[in-house]
Amino acid sequence: MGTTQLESVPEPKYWHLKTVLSEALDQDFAVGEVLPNERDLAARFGVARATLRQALEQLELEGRLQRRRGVGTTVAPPRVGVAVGTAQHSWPGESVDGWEPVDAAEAVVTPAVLKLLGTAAGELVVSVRRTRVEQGQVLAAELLYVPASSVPGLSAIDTPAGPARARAVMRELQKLVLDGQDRSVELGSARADDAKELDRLPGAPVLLVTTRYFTAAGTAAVSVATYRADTCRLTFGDSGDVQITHDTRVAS
Amino acid sequence: MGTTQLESVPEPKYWHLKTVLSEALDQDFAVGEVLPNERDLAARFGVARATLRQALEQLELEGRLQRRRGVGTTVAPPRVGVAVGTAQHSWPGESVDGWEPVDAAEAVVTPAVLKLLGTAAGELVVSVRRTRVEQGQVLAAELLYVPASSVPGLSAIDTPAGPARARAVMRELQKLVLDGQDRSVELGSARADDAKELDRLPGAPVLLVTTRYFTAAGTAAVSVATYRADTCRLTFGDSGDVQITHDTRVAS
DNA sequence: TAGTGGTCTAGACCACGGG
DNA sequence: CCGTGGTCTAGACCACTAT
Repeated sequence: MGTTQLESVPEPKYWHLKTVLSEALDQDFAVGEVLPNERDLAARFGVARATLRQALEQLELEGRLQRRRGVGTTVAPPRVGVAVGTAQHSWPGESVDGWEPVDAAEAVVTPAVLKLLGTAAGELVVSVRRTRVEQGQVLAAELLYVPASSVPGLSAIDTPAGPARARAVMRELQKLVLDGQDRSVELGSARADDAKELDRLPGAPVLLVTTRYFTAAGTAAVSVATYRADTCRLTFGDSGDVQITHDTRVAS
Repeated sequence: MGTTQLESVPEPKYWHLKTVLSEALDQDFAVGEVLPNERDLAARFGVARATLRQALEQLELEGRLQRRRGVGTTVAPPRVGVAVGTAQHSWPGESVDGWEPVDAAEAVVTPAVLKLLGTAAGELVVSVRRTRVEQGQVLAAELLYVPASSVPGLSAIDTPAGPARARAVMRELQKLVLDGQDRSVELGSARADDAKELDRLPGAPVLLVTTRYFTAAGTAAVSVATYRADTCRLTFGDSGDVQITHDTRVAS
């Protein structure tokens, strides 16, 4: 009964390593500074490289580090607060909101998107690609699905492919009367095409923001936005500029 | 010029593996079904166990799989839609919203939380622990920080520790007039204590929802809720029951 | 070309859950 | 107890970036 709990719950090495590194980052490193390479770090801590990498992966997931093949590991700046639910009930792209149209084309629609749209399979759906750029960095890539049934003027658009066509589709969409919208956020991993636009490797963790736009006639459009989970903090509500250094929670 | 791009971009094995497994899950497995163990699967696909695990980790991140030590890997049900931004401008716990008070105690506050609260260091702050339970499963763990300066009756509470004390603090809080609120969502990894409540391993991916509650006097409380990223899809807005099978995006 | 992170292997042992 | 997933090792080679 008198035994104190010594090592009864042995902490995994990578977990302890993560804590140590985290404190080191707070104290001895500035934002943008490059860390020693993985082989050196592993040797310094007396662990295998794979174990060290497990710790680095966690720190990257938490937005503390940024790793780039061929370059190195650097200390990441605090996450950017990105307003997602700003003006209530507005079509996307109505004001200067950081989104840049890229292109528009006939969409290949998955059953899941079809269900969200509430349209029949085989019907024409146009997809608009947009990216959200801030301070020269791409934060998010979006695919906006617009069924021809909800926007009359859609099939008349003959603008050549590119940003101009995307803008033309957006203009048609904005002619409708927006009744409401619906949003959901979940964790995902970047598909190859999104990863490329976000300057990340495929499989990188992303935040998927799915928005449904409603008119009186039903669901007029669905948007699936892919945000870089490492660099973005999505903000909702009126005042959108919370400043968080790293993590509001206590360190382990 | 006439060369077709054959293998010019060799896909990583684990990525291809993930795709194959993903399709197999759709076609040959039912929700809740257990997969063969990792050693068998690795042998079947002719890869090392570590490589197979990399694929499984991705699928777990996307909410397709659930792995439990000592038990096995099972096919996960679709993510639960969890309403986060339902009734506008309401104190937490005012109606039956799935949150269960656990305990309340004097809080150890990080600088980051202090900054959010806008209070001085050293001041008394009470934290309330709550969990969000749905269908017998804990979806989220929350820490609600309430500075004594914003709630007068706080220091008079002498209820013994436990859910009762938590409820007492909540009642005091709800006496204030709520002016507005503020929310942000970001990716994090589960701390040891949260992980335990969520029935996950430390480091598991979670969605951190930070909410600030405002009164005329300023920030009256701050809540940090930790949602299981593998099982939850956070929904905002009025109608909160979107049904998504797995992923709205096209398969690679 | 040199140095970085990314992928992959073939082992080993540990912690946990259920019979 | 056995079988599961979780951790860890010590290598190897590849893909990318900068110089």
